[in-house]
Amino acid sequence: MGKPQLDQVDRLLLGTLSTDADVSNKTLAARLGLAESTCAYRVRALREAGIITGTRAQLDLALLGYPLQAIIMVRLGSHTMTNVNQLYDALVSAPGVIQAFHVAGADDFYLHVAVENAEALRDFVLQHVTSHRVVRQTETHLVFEVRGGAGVLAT
Amino acid sequence: MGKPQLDQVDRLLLGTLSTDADVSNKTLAARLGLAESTCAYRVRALREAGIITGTRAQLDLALLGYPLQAIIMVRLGSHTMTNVNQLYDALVSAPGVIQAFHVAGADDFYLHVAVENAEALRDFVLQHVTSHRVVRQTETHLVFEVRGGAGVLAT
DNA sequence: TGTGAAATATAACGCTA
DNA sequence: TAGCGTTATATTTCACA
Repeated sequence: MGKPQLDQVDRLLLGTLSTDADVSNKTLAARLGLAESTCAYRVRALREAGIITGTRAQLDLALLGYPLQAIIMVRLGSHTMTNVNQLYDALVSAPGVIQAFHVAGADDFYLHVAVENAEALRDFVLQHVTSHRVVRQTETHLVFEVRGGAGVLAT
Repeated sequence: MGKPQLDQVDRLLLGTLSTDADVSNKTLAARLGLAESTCAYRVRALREAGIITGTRAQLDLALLGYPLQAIIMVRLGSHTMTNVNQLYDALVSAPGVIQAFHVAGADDFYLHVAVENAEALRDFVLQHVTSHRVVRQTETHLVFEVRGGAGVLAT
C-alpha cells in the first residue's frame, strides 16, 4: 500500500466530511457534481486507504456538565521508555481527558481535559497526574475557548 | 430549554457515538438493549438538545501528507478585545491549524498544527503567526504523538 | 457512470407500564 | 412520560451491467 494519490475531488470530499460527516451521499455527490455511485465509491476508497480513520460525534461538553476546560502540562523526572509509555497509557485513560499530546521540549505531555468545575480540576490533577511518581511538575492553564481550525485541506 | 437530564443510557449512547458515529441505529440499539425506535428517538433528542453538535470524519494526517505536528504557543503584546479576537479569527483560518485554544496564562493561544515537513512549519509560523503585529512571541513544540483520551463519559 | 434490488433509516402511529 | 412494536415512506448501499 504505497502513498495514495489524492486529486482535488478527494480533497474536497475530505474537507466536507471532516466538517460534517452527516451529509448524505446524495447531497455530497450533488455538491461536488459527482454521480452518487462515484461519490460513494470514492468515499469508501478513502476509508479503505485509511485516510478516513473513522467518524466521531462531537459533544457539547458544557451542556454535558463539564463546562471547564484546561491544558495541563506534565513534566517527568525520569524519561525511560517504560516510564514514559506507562504514564502515557495512564493519562489517556483518565476520565475527563479529551486529548493527550506527547511533545518535545521541557514538558513531556499536554493534556486537554474537561471537568465539572474548579474543584474537579484540582482533584483531577492530584488523583490522575501528580499521583504518579514519575511526574515531577505540572502546570495547569485554563482554556477560555477552543475552536476547530481550517485544517490541512484549507488551501 | 433547561438543563437536560441525562441518564445512564444517554451516557452510553454518547460514549459509543463519540468513538464511532458510523454504527447503524440497528446495531446501536442491539448493543444497548434498546428497541430501534427508542434508540433512534434518543439519539435524535440528543441532537436536538444540542448535546451532539455534529459528527466529523477523522483523517490520518500523515497519510494525507502532513506527517509533522506541532503545538505553537502564541503570546501577544497587546490585549485589547479587538486585537485578541481578530488574531483568533486569523489563526483558526490559517491552513494547517487543527485546533486553536485561547488560554489563560503567559501565553494567549496554543495552536495545534499539522504540516508537510519542518520547512513548512517554519513557513507557517512566519507567514501566519509572527506576521501579525500583535504577536510578540511564539514557541513551537514538536508533537511526537497525539492520542484521544477517555473523554468525560469514561467514569 | 447508471441501474435496480436489498438493507436500512425515518417518522408517525397506537399501545402499554 | 418513556419505552415498545408496527407501519409506510424515503434513502442508502452494493453488485453488476
